[in-house]
Amino acid sequence: MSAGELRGRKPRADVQRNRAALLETAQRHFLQHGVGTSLEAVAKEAGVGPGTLYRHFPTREALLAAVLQTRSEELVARQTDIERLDDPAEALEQWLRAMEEYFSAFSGLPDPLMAAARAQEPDNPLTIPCDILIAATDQYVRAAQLAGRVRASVRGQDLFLAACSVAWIKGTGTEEEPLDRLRTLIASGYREPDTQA
Amino acid sequence: MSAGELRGRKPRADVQRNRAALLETAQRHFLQHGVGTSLEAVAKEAGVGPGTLYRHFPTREALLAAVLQTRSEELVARQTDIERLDDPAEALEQWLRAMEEYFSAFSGLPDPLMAAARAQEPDNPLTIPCDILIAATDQYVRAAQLAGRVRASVRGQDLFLAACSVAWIKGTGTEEEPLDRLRTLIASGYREPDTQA
DNA sequence: CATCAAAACGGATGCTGCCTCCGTATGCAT
DNA sequence: ATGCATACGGAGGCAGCATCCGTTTTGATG
Repeated sequence: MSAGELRGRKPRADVQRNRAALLETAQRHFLQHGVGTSLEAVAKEAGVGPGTLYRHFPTREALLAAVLQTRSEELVARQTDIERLDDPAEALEQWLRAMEEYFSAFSGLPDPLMAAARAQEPDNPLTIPCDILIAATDQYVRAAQLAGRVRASVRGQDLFLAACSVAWIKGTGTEEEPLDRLRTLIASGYREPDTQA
Repeated sequence: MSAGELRGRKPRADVQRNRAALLETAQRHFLQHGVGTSLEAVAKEAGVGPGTLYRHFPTREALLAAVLQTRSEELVARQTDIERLDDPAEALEQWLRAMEEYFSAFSGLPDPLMAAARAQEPDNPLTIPCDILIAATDQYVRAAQLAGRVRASVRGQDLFLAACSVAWIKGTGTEEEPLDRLRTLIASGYREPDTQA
């Protein structure tokens, strides 16, 4: 029993190979056909049987969460950029935009996301990222409120919902123009009106 | 050839009977299981074969539109009430609430609704009601704008989208409290800030 | 009332996708 | 080289969609 073997034997090579192939293929299919894409098709194109897919990812949500992992890391990276901003209102705005893009990664993504955000099933692999995002949003909201830039009644959860909604609408194929008016409307809704001199 | 027969013979009795049974059953299933409910199950419970269901309603959307017909009439009824109000801002608010309830009739309804609102497929039976609703919303918006109660940048379509979003979120099972904060946020977004004396 | 043709019925059918189970193949350890 | 744990993968059962066509129902007609 050498150093690295404390937890059983070394992981098999094919496991890692298949997992990688599945993730790569799944991402492509989610992009092209939305989160409802056929998992059988993913398995076939990844060159594995359905059984292998389901052993690696027992549910569609598990596969989705794994594919989303990469994107999550991009979000975290953006966060460090955003936190450097002086203006907390601007930071909040950019954060909301980043979340919206994250939610729009695949068409139909907002639905399982909302399901995970609501439910207290801790076995849903999407629940954790959702909770993290809500908490992060709340941070940005509070900072902007301290600076008097956001209405006191607003919660992080509210803007999480709003970002999710916009992403949902985007996913239904609405054009950019009305979408942008909706974003503006929401911004007017959470911002503290200018108490200008 | 007597008076009423200009357009072929009298409609068969079983046709009307089956149609009514299908609509009644479909409404119940949409209520209980959302718009994605099994059409086979609907047919079986209505006591007809699948073929009959698909002859009456060639697509899920057609069945949905037919079931929604009843609710649409309730909406129209509400409209005459709303139009009696003196305050155009209050009228808009009530109209938005009415639309939201309409959209929340069945879980999952907002999706096909948005699909119909976007597409210019005139064969989608949901397109017409959507266009009517957007136009009606625009009327209320304009009236409120003339009274200086709603920002000039707002369009009827924007609030249609907003109402749809709220209905969508409601359908995902979110509790009333955050939902209500979101409604408030949206209202702050479209209302003209008080230019109070 | 008997007959007829049009109209409608309904279920058998083929298809796709989900998910599981288990005999077989693979690869790591010795 | 051998053995055994581990992973593979496809067959198979199930559910839902949508269609097609032989059979039945229904209203019209004399």
